[in-house]
Amino acid sequence: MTALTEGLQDYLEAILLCERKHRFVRTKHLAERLRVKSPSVHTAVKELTRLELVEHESYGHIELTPEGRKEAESVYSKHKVLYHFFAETLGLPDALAEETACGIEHHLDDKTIGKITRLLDFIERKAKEDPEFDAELKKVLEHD
Amino acid sequence: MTALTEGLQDYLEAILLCERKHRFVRTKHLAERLRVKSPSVHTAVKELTRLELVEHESYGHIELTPEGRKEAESVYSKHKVLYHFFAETLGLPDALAEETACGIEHHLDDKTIGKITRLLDFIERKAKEDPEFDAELKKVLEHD
DNA sequence: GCCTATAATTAGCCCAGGCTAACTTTCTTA
DNA sequence: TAAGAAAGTTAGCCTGGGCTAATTATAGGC
Repeated sequence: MTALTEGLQDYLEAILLCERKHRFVRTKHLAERLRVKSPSVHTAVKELTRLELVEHESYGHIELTPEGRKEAESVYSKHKVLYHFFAETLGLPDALAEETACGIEHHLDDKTIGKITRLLDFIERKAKEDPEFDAELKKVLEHD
Repeated sequence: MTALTEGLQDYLEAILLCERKHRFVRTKHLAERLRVKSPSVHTAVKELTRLELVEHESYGHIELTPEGRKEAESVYSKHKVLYHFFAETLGLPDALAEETACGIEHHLDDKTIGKITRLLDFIERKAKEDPEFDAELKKVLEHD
């Protein structure tokens, strides 16, 4: 359990995702994704560098260290489970599912995420096996 | 949608709960419940007073205004649903369920909470109606 | 190869929300 | 009823994490 603030976890996650999109991660990309200004990114990246979770040379690109990547992946894996829950299971609009997953991902530990994952798998299996279950579930969740 | 910070929402919720326990809410009670020091409570209560969500005369007790109560009850009702989910449905230890509910309650809007409520009701109904469903669900969630 | 646009950095500010230390008010009880 | 304990308040500080404005690097187009 690293003592990373929520904010720094968000930066790590954003770096991971930018990596997949842009190959070289830059301040600008993180600023856009996180909707902050570049000096805020700079401050955060400096702190992550101090913590040896990223490497960053001045005016250069930003890279995750192995530990930083591990941390980023842990956050992102939680995000994916939660997004799935809100978007697929509950049927929230995409943007709301994203936003909600972002807001809460830092507050759930690994075991809790594991349990949620298994619960969702179970529900999905049941829905696939049993059309009546599926229909009832949809009914229950259909209205706002 | 009031622009209350998470922190101020926590104070309102704490006032609501202290009310039920102590009759007169005091700075000291809020400080204990929220695990902060009394000057922090004082600052927050002053701000809530300015927002007309509580009434507080110097050295006196703290009361919710009608709007403050509405807000507090909204937060607390989310808390209850989430606590139920984590403690009852997932079977997390009490303290963890509490802490997790507290951490995320500010990030879920009313509709989402409504959907979660209906999902949990559905699962519980199924478990009651169908012993095999119940057994499978327990099995799925039994290990950490 | 220089000049400008874009990106990154630095300096310095603000706000929320903690804290301690010191002081004031209120309550209790001898 | 006066004194000490307990509670509340005030002053002033710190940290995280935003921001703007100003400066410095870099990279492309002429």
